[in-house]
Amino acid sequence: MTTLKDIARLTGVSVNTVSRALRDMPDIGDATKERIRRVADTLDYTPNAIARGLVLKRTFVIGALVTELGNPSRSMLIRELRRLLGKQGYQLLIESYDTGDEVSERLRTMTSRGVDGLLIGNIDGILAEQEYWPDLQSILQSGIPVVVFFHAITTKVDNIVCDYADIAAQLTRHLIETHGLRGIVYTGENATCSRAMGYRRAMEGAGLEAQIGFIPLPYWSMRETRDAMVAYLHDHPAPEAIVCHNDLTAMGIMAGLRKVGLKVPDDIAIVGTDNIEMAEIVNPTLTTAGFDPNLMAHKIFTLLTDRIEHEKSSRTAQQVNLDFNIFLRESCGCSGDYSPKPPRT
Amino acid sequence: MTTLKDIARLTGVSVNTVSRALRDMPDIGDATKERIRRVADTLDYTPNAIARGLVLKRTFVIGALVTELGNPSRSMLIRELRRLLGKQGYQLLIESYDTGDEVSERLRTMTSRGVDGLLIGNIDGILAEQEYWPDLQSILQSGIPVVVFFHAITTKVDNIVCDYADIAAQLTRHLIETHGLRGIVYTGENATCSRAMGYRRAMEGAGLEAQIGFIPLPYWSMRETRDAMVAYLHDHPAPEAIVCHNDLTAMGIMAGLRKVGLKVPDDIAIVGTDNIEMAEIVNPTLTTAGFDPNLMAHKIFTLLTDRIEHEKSSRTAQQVNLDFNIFLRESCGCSGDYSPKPPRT
DNA sequence: CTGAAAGCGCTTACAG
DNA sequence: CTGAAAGCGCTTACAG
Repeated sequence: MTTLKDIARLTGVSVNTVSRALRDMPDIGDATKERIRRVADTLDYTPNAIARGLVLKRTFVIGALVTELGNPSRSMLIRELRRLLGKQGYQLLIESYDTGDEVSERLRTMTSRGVDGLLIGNIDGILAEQEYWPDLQSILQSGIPVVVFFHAITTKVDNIVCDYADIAAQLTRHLIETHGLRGIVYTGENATCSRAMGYRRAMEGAGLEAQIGFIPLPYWSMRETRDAMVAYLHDHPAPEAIVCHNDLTAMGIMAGLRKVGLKVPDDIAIVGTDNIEMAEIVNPTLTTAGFDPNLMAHKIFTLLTDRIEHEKSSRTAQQVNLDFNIFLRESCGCSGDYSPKPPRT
Repeated sequence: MTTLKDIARLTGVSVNTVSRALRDMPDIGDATKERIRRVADTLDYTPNAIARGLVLKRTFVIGALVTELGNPSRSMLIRELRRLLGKQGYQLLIESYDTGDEVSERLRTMTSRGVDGLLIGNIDGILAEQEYWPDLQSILQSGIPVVVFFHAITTKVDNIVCDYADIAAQLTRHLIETHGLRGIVYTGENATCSRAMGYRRAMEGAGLEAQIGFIPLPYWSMRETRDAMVAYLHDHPAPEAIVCHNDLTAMGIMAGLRKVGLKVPDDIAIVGTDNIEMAEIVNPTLTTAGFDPNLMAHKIFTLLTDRIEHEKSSRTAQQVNLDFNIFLRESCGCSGDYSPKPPRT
């Protein structure tokens, strides 16, 4: 690896001059610049980002802590975020965590690497507040810009919110009001998550009894979800409809129903959440709701870069709301027509 | 952010001593160590990884350049890789690229960050040889360990190979021999990729005519694939079977067929490649072939860490072959029984 | 327009 | 057992 020193020696000037020349500062003579650049090119010089980071206290690396990288709704978001950040010269240091991983250590190593900003994804609320609150607090104190998407536990941090309770409530009401269903249950490991709350609200609002978490959980793969569904139906009657925690869950459930010969939506209606691309592709197509991942990425990006570039000090946190759309498809009993595209910015 | 200097001042010893004490070196007195540790704890000290990286020339960051992070076969691999590397104290710096992105610059910034190793994924052969060959060469020259998965273009780099041609050939032969099909076509943008070659070999071996790339491409989303299929069938007859480039393509194709009222497998047989989890979940379940992503991740991990820890200098590249399994499911006309699990190590 | 010096936060010989 | 010095590769005042 060639360094500024090498170039300085070969070109007969000081390291200082080489550094300024290569960064095209105005106080270096054009002839000198040209000479230095030529040598740098032939030596295939690339500035050492580590050394630069040490003095600049700026690494152009953004750390991201996300859940379930295997879920398309996550990976599509990450992909777009990487694209946006990349255009601004940032790279993405990704830490994904699943339940049981020690979040604390992850956050520490990221900050010790001098990331310019931190993205914390807590979409499914897997991160319990107690678990990461002290870490988050010390990160904020050290002045590193942080954006949390969903479930922000402090008003001191920029965050993006999406009304998941309303999503679940609207989908549930759709099943009740449009399709006349009553025996509607909810799957999800976490009875206190906002989706479960929204479902409950809709059920109780219609004078119906809510039933949350009717299948033994947690299951993290569609295969396990499918098998759990099959096992459940072995000695239980099928409900009229299932509001599923997310689209992947819904697809596992549908696979299970198919194994035991139940038809969706004729025998049982299914709705998911997220609107992953696959929802439009599966048979039957899946009724679901979600935000546009690209819009989401854009909002996260803007929030973070704003904070990095301007208002690093002012700690008045912003909260940005993210709209969602409902996509009515076949699995609830609606038509399978092409659905509206999600909104763009 | 507290530094060694802060601790040194507060504890009345030199920076040197603090550094050695916190790393628990044997030549520091136990009492001093204890005193230093206590102060470090109260100040919530975390070593600055940038500074350490500069002197150690070791960052414990692994760079990964991968295609199509949105494809589950990729994200599952990355997820497992991150897990394995994380256990050894490494973090993953991810760059995903899609067609048209400048790979060169990506590789440069990664190496300039002093990554301890580099993972280059070229599963679909998107990276044209000419495009990244010079970069790869200079990376190898600088001594950074590199592992390429698939399509290694030099014998000087460790790589993992999987016989994609054989996968396609076996699937095609299955359609011919077991299901008696003859009008079998192949979808894929790249007529020279190994999968297309394997398909061609099987077709010609059976005295049949190969037809590669029968739908206008490239399309990168299932939605686009579906729509392309629908458009194609508007003024073309349907083939008897389609060997699809990968599972996502296959699912898009199946969605298109369903839109025009064709039944899989009764009217047309479909096979994919990758064995993503969804293949077992969709309706009908998808016949496909693929390797175990966890095994793959493990092999990549071993190859890379071996190179980093022991034989950094010896440049005798290793090539590791990855076995695959065929998963016969409904979409080719086989039964929909539970498929065998992929192999584990 | 160019150079010498100091420093970012750490580690590693080398003295004592 | 502990400290002073040098250095990793860069940038930033400060002289000249």
